[in-house]
Amino acid sequence: MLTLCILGFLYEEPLHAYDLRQRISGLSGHIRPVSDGALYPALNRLQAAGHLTKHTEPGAGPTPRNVFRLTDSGRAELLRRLREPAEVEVTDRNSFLILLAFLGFLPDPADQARVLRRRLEFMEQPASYFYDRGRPLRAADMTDRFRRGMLTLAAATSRADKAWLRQTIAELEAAASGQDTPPAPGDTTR
Amino acid sequence: MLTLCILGFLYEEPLHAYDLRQRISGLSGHIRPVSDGALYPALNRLQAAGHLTKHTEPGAGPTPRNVFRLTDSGRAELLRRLREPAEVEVTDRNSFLILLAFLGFLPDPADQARVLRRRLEFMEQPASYFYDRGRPLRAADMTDRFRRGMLTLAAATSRADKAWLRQTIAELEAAASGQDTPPAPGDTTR
DNA sequence: GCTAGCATGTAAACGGTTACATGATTAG
DNA sequence: CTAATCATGTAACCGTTTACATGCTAGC
Repeated sequence: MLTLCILGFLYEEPLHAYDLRQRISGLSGHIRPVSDGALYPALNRLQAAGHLTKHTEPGAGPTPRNVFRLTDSGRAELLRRLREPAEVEVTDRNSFLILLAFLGFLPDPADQARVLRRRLEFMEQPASYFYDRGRPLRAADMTDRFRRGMLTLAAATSRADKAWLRQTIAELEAAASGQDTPPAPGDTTR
Repeated sequence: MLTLCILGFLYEEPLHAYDLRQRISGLSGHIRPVSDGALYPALNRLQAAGHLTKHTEPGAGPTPRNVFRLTDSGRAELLRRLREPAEVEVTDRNSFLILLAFLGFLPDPADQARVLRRRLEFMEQPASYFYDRGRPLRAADMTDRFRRGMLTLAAATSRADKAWLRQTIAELEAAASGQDTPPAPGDTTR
């Protein structure tokens, strides 16, 4: 997740760690300061994997800035991660929203639609949060004010998200069929 | 978070690990199977801390079941965690929703309201996800379809959550003032 | 004189995931 | 016979948090 953010922001432009941290903080719904203990090791890992290069530049402040730049391998890695998201990025809303921030980088609308469809499929599985002897409890049945709130809020979010997903998928498909992009072979909406 | 779930579900009734796992899976928006590698160590940690006891019972299946039961210390620990939630539980929506599932166990509505107020305060800080030279970008300004969607969805959720929080806080306060519960000393809505 | 912002990093501890290991029963 | 369900656990790995460590500049 951190890795995806790093790759995503560096895809737009080279940045130094401090800058990167601020963007990531902003993205994570702000105020989640992305601890240095996570960021710097992550940058080193990515560098070791050959996904980015570090250039030390004399910075504005007293400390020299390390500007990180994606390599070809790094760009490919980002696109791969966007095309084939990990399970969490389909399952967890926060992770999915972060994925969304960079999904526009994928050149092919069919790939974008495929990702949205995966999320939609996951969300369409009926999920209920509490059970009474095997039976799912609906929001209206809950006596507890907070559990009722929890279910109501979760349901509202789910509805809004699904509506957006359906509409956007439709738009992407319309754009694909109306344009030059031919339907990929074997694209039988699995 | 796992710990909170364990304490929360055991507060209602003694359960064995397998049972507990199913309830927790259901709560986490289902399909997140709560790996055994997390659950069993967590149970051992809680037992070592004196928050719960383990009784081995010959179970329905071939393996004997370990039934876990909260101790007084465990009940106190749960209530303490509910009364004074960790930063994540105020900051992260999923964590907060899980907290909500158990907030009804707190006996004092004033404590419940305090928790909701903390979340509301956090949410009222303006959070924007992207910046252009220091200026926050609004959803309408975004050219990227997915980033626009991301901001729109996040904003809708935020609005609904805040509305629920405000209303529930008001209800809790109304109940408190209309009833015997005296306003706690020093309750000057800091 | 102090705090906030700029700027970089390391080390220990903690908790979670993944994979491994076992084994009986029941339904398809 | 095979998969799913019940039922328990361990070990290695990995990434995150928290705390530590340093130091300059600008504004209050």
